[in-house]
Amino acid sequence: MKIKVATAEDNKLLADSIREKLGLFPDDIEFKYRAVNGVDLLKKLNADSSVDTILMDIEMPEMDGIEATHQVSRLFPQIKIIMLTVFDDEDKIFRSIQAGAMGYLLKDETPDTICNGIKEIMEGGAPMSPTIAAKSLALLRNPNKLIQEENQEDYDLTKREIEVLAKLSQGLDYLEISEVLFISPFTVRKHIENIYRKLQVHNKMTAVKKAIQHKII
Amino acid sequence: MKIKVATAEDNKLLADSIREKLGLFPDDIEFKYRAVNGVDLLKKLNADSSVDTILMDIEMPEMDGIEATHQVSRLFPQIKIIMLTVFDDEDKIFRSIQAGAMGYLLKDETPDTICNGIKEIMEGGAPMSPTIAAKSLALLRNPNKLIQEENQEDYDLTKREIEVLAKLSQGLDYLEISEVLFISPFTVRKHIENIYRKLQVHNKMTAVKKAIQHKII
DNA sequence: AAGGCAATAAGGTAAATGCCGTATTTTTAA
DNA sequence: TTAAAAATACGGCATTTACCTTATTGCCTT
Repeated sequence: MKIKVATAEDNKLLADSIREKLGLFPDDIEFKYRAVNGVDLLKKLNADSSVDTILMDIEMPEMDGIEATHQVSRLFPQIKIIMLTVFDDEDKIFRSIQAGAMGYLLKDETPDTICNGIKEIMEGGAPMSPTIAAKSLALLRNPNKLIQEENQEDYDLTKREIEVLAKLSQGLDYLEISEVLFISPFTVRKHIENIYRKLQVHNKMTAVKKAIQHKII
Repeated sequence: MKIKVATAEDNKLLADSIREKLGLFPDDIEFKYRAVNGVDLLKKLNADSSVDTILMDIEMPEMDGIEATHQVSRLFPQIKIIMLTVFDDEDKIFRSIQAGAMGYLLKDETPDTICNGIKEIMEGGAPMSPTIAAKSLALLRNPNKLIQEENQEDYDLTKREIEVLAKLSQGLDYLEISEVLFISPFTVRKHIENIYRKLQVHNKMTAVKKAIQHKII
């Protein structure tokens, strides 16, 4: 039994490219149709819902891929959705998963990988590009920051400073942080000084507390 | 450059089997050593930490794989850990990820899959068996149940100790707390010592963090 | 009445921290 | 390709912290 696949992709060139890739596996995959946005997809599904899996772009006019995923998994829960996009930021990943996507592949994946992903999803798996998988786990590691996104009062902390802050919150002292981050303890002290200045605090406790309150860490 | 791999696995037969599988890829993988439990692993790592990735069993005597993962990622954060186990329940998956595991493979995976997983993890990916990936996403879909209702473990803090802890969390130092509570700074120190002992921590940061996590304050 | 515990108070000391500098290299952005 | 920002490294110094010890008082509970 061939797997029935549809795509939602506004860019014609990309849509053709995807279809071409799928065409390399005529024994496994049957291409059903291509929608140009979420609204179009829902229309087509209403006319013909005999689709096993959908390759879903994210940025599309009318209705984007995340909202479309939401609707499809509500109206056609048996259909598995794989996000197929260029975006790899944690926010889009998380919202896609929340919307009901069961897989998340980046657009530059090989035809082979995409075909395997389609097979995998039909067997109850969750195909993800490596970086996506890593970021999913990162999200799982900090479930807190998933709960709200009401943060970012922007204290202009640098990435490194946030790293240091995170280690601080784990109770590591300067020396331990320096060992973990492979930098000199003097540098750690300097980072912490800068953190204090930016957060307008004067000790570790309040720095970490403020960072937690503002969801910086 | 070959990837240096160690294993933590109490069962000798399984450990030999893993080693055998790794042996199929002599060009890619260098097997360093096998630990029989978490304690043994930490000992071996202290003697020789030149390991890129660890294949970690979960159920082991002395110290299990999750606790070992926790320790290793704290002490040797550059080492990537792949859980290699028969367990596929959400709880173990989640706790492993939380502990710092970057990959999660089931023991019946083919040698090829395991080798690819090792390569993938070294490239910043997150190798997961399909069912594990699916369950990870399921966890992401309901972050609520992750949030932990595992508090109230009753650390037997006295009322006064909790008061002190609250002031600590506001960033006050010993002297300031003593002024607020109308007691001697020596007494504050003593309270804090007792708090550390009861919470099993050794500095303000972790004491407050633990207190917050366990809803003591 | 006696033992147990919380709360209080005090002192010593080594280590860690917070705050003030300066200065070089690396990365990023314009 | 420059200029700015970030990250790195180092030193001095006063203060704070963490850990050790001892000791007194008062309040419960048996």
